[in-house]
Amino acid sequence: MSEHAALVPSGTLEAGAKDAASSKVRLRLWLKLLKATKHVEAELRENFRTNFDTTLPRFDVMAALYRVEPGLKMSQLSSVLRVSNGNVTGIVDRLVDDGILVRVPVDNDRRATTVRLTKVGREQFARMAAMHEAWIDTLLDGIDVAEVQHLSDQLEHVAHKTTKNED
Amino acid sequence: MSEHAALVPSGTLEAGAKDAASSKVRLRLWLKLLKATKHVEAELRENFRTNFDTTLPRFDVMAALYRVEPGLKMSQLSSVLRVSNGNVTGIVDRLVDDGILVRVPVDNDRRATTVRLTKVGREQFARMAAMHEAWIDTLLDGIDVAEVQHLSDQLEHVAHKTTKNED
DNA sequence: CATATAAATTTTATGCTTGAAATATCTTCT
DNA sequence: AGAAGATATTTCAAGCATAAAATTTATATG
Repeated sequence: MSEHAALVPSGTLEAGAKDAASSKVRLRLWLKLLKATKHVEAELRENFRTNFDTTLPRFDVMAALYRVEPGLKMSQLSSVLRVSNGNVTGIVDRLVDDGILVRVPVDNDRRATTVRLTKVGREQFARMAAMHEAWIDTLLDGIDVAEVQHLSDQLEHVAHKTTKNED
Repeated sequence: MSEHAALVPSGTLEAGAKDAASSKVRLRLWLKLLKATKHVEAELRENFRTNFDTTLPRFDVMAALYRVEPGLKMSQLSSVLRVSNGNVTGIVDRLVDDGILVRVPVDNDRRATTVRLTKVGREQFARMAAMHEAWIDTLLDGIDVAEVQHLSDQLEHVAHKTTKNED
């Protein structure tokens, strides 16, 4: 969804946080991060729908396969995209129906299948990728490129934090 | 999904971008932003599931209603959360079944319904909100609070950009 | 008043997503 | 070889999300 907005006035309900104030600040930051991301995603989704009659998940699958010409096994795809196996199955099914992807049996292992872009799929992706890049460029226009590296590092760190164990 | 990863080597497929290099940089930033956000969301989802047997969308609805004691109309809820009407209908249905929410008819307008948290709902939300804040605090630990304001401003700006018209 | 237009909500069809169970195949170990 | 375990994938049930159509009630206009 889009909010997760639990910005509750700090009453007696602390949950062992180190510092109530900074925790509120971080929460607010998270809500903004989320809002910005969802906004961009919504724009992209809409653009993909109206311009190419496709979806972000389909684009993601195609992007992953575009980079690896000979294709990927279903399990690799699911791990690269960080989504469940069953999820990939469904999206790939539909892309195969549409002639964008082919399933190729793997030698010496009849359990596995390789998925690969067709010629049509590659061509379509190239067109979509160019537009995608342009859309992002517009949407992130306000952000100073010089500061991007710094911001990136912070996000990189966030992307590896866990609520269980510190890495 | 999680990637939208169309980081394609800049060949002949430019789409009218101002500067090919900075556009690539922005794209890379977007992918990191997305990755970080998805990661945090995944952690939260898992925590909500195992700790409270609930979901982020349900939490979002409860959060919106917690702030407005007398409740909100379905349309207001859908507009606050920025999700479709039909979507809200489904989530509210289930929360009502679980005794978290009540639907209250609106005087002088039999089309509309107000949705409000029950006592049980309010109590449950308070507990969840405290944990939620603590989880965020852990997950965003690496980010320097002093820089948060700056980052926030950039994101604020992003959240209002459109691919159609500059605002 | 009657009808048209607008507004609030639900319903429908389709697709994405997960976690868990089921299937099928491969590998290992005795 | 045969059983046990691991790996690859699909299937299933439930929920989330959208856009578009349908339904119901309200309001405005002739």
